[in-house]
Amino acid sequence: MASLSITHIPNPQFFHFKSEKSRRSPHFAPIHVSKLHENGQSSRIVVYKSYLHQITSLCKDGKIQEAVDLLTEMESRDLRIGPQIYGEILQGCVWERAFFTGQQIHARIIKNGDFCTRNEYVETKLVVFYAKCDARDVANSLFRRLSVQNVFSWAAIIGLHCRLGSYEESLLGFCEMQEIGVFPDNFVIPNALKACGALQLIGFGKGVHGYVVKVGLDGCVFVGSSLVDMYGKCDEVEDARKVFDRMPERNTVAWNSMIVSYGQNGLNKEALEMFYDMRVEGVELTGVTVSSFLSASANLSAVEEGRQGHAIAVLSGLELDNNLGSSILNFYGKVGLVEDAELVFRSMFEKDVVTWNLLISCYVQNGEVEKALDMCRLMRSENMRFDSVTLTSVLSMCADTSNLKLGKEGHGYCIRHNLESDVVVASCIMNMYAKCKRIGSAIQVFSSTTQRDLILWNTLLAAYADLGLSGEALKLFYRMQLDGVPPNVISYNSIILGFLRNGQVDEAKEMFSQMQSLNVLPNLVTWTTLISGLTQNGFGCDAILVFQQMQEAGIRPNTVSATSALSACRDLALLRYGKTIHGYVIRHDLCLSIPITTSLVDMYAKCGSICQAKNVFNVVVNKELPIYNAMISGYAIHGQALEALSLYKHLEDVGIKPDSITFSSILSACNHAGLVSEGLELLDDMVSEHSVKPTMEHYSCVVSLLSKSGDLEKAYELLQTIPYEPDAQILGSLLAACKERHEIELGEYLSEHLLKLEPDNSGNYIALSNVYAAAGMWNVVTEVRNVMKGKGLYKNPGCSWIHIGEELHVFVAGDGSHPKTEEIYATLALLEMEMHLMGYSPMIY
DNA sequence: ATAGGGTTAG
Repeated sequence: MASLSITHIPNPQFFHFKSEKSRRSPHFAPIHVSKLHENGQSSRIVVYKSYLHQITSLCKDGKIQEAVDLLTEMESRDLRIGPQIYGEILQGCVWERAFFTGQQIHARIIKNGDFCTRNEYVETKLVVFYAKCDARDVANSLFRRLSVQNVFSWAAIIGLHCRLGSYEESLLGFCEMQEIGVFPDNFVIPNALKACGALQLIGFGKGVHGYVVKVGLDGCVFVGSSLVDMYGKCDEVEDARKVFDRMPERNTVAWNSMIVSYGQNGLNKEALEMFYDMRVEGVELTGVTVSSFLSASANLSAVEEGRQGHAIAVLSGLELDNNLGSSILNFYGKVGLVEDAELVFRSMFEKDVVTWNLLISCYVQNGEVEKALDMCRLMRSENMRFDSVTLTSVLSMCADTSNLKLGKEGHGYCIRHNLESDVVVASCIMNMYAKCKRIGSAIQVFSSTTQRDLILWNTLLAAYADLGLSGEALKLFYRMQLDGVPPNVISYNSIILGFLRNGQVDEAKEMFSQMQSLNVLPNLVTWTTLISGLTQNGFGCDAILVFQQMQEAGIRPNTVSATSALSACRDLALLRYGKTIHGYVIRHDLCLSIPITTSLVDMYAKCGSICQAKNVFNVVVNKELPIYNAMISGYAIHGQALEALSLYKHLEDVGIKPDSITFSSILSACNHAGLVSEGLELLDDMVSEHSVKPTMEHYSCVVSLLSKSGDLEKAYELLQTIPYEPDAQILGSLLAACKERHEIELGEYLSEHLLKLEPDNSGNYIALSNVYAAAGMWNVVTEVRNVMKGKGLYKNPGCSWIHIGEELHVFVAGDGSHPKTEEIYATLALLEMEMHLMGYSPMIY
């Protein structure tokens, strides 16, 4: 006769793992049957056995009601019903999760009572039944009143706690059973390990592992798989792998656990390799396998692999259930294949919140704002409720698009549905307000949170940093540490960014070295923040040095860092080094990136190599406005006004609207080429055709153009119509013309105006030097620069490089001739020497 | 015993 084991796995393969005790379970000895036999009631035995047989097979087929009917029949025939019958039916109820029927059986047991209620087998079965039906209270109270708490009932109770997420309780039970002398078997161990994994109790887990080896359970696949899973959940993938490699036999679950461990620890590549090994070894794939494979593919943006995963799922005839379907959907969403994602979504027959959220976040991530909103509406119309994940998607969409109105609605929904207590949601709300320039509301939300994790602090930190509120950021940075939350790289990155946005270069550098001394390793973003911040503050030399240090530290430049480095080269006219970066960019296939090609064009143009700029420009296929702007400004600088104008006209042909920057370049080109009527026409176009509001700079160009053409009257007329207070530059250009034309009266009037402007403004000095430069009075220009230096307005070398470039520019253009690259280089070389004398380190040049 | 969705920094 086969074992009537309570836990229903009568697989002979594992029998040797069962303890002696369980093999002597009371249900194993049908005492009453032999008693009947002794009484000579053999016919009753036959009848009883036939009932038992029928009931057993009915229960196995899941026909509980028919089994219960037979039980009723037995009662009516006055047959004495033994524990075995009740046990079988209860087991059937467990398989079918027939809670109501099971309760009725329980009632009959109590009624028939006497020798069954105090029977260990039946009692245990009842505990198992209630436990499997997740009826915690009943299961617990029955368990506590058991005459004997055996390994089966302990397994049931521990499993129940695990299923309901009470992992601490389950481990307490695991300890308690050992204290009272019941030894955990291969059915209890997996649950204990699961609890260890969930609670990340690696020490406890290792203890259980030790016990497993000691009692020789380490050959069991169930135990082995659970160990793999536990180590994986505790972030000890290497140990997980060791256990996996030493398993005497591995089934699909063991392989799946290993793949999942890799995935959960970010080792997505290893997860993919594991999947391929699995196929080579011919291990059966399940939905779990493919699901984990797809998740790893999604994380790696591995389009081909993920597609294969989808194909394998279909070809293997795996049921496209909610989990597997969602994994496929997630994959297509992550890699941006929106249509495929839609297709999968439509083909799924069972959908839950997760499924809907996946499609919504797919739309959000791919910028399909309207579709995302439509989905939300559809979700509501199908009576689905938004959960915290839906809201995070919607709120991050609001942040991306600065949609404050929708964001507020989302916030309202969170309040009404008690979702704002979720830290993730709270972070999203704060981020949304910050991106919509409502820092006050973000702070309010932050203050109202009770539970604060690292990301929540970092969100507010990032908001302060973005605004350059370095003081506030620093205060928060200390506050979080007082609160016992140690900052991570991202926190440091925000602090550094805050300083750089506020022009505090030294403080940023200091923080950069501080983080390293505290063993917080700078990452790609840290380096990039620093490089681009240094460039933007005019510290191009430092930026390039940091760019090189980054590579020495073994970090490969990406689009953003390369773009910033190119900007630094542009500012410093470092053509050679710019070319080096160009080479790097080509070797690493970064050349297809729009920002990079734009920066390359910009760099070449501003470094005097207009031909190279043109070469890069011509190769780019999908051109957008910034690259046109870079090219137009390049032509402008090189005095090729007609080329600039024709490119400007070309914009109209390709249907791209010019912006304020376009007009700055083109107007300055006209200005330098003396194209008066074109300049005036452009100023008119700007307002009437493209509704771009002219800035001071734009007016300045036209005023200068008119001044230089000698039409001082018209220039002065235009000056009076400008809706801004005239600045030093515009006054300067008129002044220059006055000087040239000997219009002393107007010149003196304008000079007075100029003197009234803030005296210590470096811009004024530059303008002043431009006035003299335009008049060709270079000795006076140098004098002005010396005054600036004396006042400390000449803080960094990058600044002076740009200024000298501007001076030259005006000088050359004022001459009416095209700027000569050699001249620029000659001046720069002089300047470099000057810098060297001032103590700045020489550059790669 | 194993599987699916979300938040912060350039």
